[in-house]
Amino acid sequence: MYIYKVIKPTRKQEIIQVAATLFKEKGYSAVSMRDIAQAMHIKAASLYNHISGKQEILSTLILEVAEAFTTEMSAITAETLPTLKKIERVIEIHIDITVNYSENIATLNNDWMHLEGDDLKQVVKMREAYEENFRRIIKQGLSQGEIKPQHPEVILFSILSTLRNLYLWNEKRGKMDVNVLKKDMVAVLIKGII
Amino acid sequence: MYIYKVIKPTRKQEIIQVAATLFKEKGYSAVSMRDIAQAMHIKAASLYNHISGKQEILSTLILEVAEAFTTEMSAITAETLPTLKKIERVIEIHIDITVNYSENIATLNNDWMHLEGDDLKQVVKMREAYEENFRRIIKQGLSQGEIKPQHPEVILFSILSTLRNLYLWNEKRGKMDVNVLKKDMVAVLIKGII
DNA sequence: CTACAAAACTAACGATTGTTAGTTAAAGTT
DNA sequence: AACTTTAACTAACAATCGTTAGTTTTGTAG
Repeated sequence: MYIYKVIKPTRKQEIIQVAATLFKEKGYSAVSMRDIAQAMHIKAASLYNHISGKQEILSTLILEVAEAFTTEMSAITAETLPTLKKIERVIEIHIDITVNYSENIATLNNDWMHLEGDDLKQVVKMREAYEENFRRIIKQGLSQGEIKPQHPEVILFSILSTLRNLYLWNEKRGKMDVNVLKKDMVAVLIKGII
Repeated sequence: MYIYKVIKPTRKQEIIQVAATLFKEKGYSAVSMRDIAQAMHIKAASLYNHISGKQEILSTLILEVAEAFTTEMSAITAETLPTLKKIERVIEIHIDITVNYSENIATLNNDWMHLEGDDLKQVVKMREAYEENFRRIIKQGLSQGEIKPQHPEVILFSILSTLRNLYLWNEKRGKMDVNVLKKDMVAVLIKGII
C-alpha cells in the first residue's frame, strides 16, 4: 500500500526528539539544555551548532503537531458526511496523531504557554479554530437530531478531554491494536456505557 | 443546611493560595519564589517566615486534594449501590472537588512528578489506589450486565480523562449551575450522545 | 508605654540557567 | 594532499534560582 523510505534523521531532528521525551517526562521548564545535551552524550554548547535555542525546540515540537491537527480537521470539515461519521473521524485522527506524535502532544498540552511572540499567538488561534470546527459539527448534529439534546459544550468538553489525554495512555495501549482502540473509543464516546 | 464560619486565612495559607494560582498558569517549575513574593507584594525572603520552602507549597497543595479524592472514593466504595449509581457518585465528587480545589487539581495533574521523597511515593500510591477502586466498580458493572460489554480500560480512561480535566473548564462553566453540570455530565458520560 | 511576637526587610551565598565565543577534531570532497 | 564542512569541545558570561542570616518594622496585649 505504502512505500516507506527510511531517512536518517538530521542531528537537529535527533535533538528535538530527545528533548521531546524529556519534556514529556518533566515539562519544558524543568528540563535544562544541559539535561538534553547529557541525554545525547554531548555538551550543552554543542547543541547550538544545530539549533538556535531552547525556544526553537519548543516551537518546532508544538507547531508540527498543531499543524497536523489543523490539517486533518479541515479535511473533515470539508467533507459531506453525517455528523456522527464526522465525529468518528475526529476520534480516529486523534488516535492516529497520538500514536505518531505522543511526545509532541504532551508538550502541546502542557507547555504551549511557554511559547513566545507570534508562535504563541498562532498556536492559540489554531486551537480555537480547531475547537470551533468541532463545536460546529456537534451543533449541526444537535439541530439535525442525530445527537440527543444536550448542552453542546459538555459534549465538546468531554470528548475533547478524552482525546487530548490519549498520549498519557500510549504505553498501556501498547499491546492494544490501533484499529481496535478506535472502534472501542468511538463506541464509548458516542454510545456511552449502558 | 450548613453553617459557614468565615475564618481569616493564615499568612501561610495565603501564600499557598497565591502560589497555586501561579502554578496553574505556568506550572511549578516556571514559577519562582520571587514570582510568588511579588504577587503578594513582599520580598522572596519574607516567604520563609511562613513556609519551609518551595517544596512545602507543592506538597501541601497536592496532598490536600489527593486526600480529598481518596476519602470520597473510599466512601463510595464502602456503600452498597448499583454500579451506575456509584459511577454517578464518582462523577459528582469530581465536580464538587474541582469547584473547590481547581488550582490544586491543576498542580496535582501537571506537577506531581516534582514532588520528592515520601510525598511522591504517597501520591503515586493514592492515585493507583483511586484508579483501582474505579476499575473495580466498572468491572463489577460489566460482570453484572449493568454496563455494555466493552474494554474496561477504555471506559476507565475516557471517564477519568474527562473528570481530571474539568479544572480547565472552571471559567467557562462559571455561569453554569453545578447541579445542572452534574446532571449533564452524568448523562453524556454514561448514556453517550446518541 | 512597654514588651513581645509576627512579618517584613536588606544583603548575600553557591548553584544552575540559557547562551556566546573561540577552538579543535573528525569526515567528506576535490 | 589540501580544503571544506560538520560537529564536537573548553571556558566563560550575565541572569536567575532557592535559600540563609541577620536586622528592622509593624501590630497587639498587658
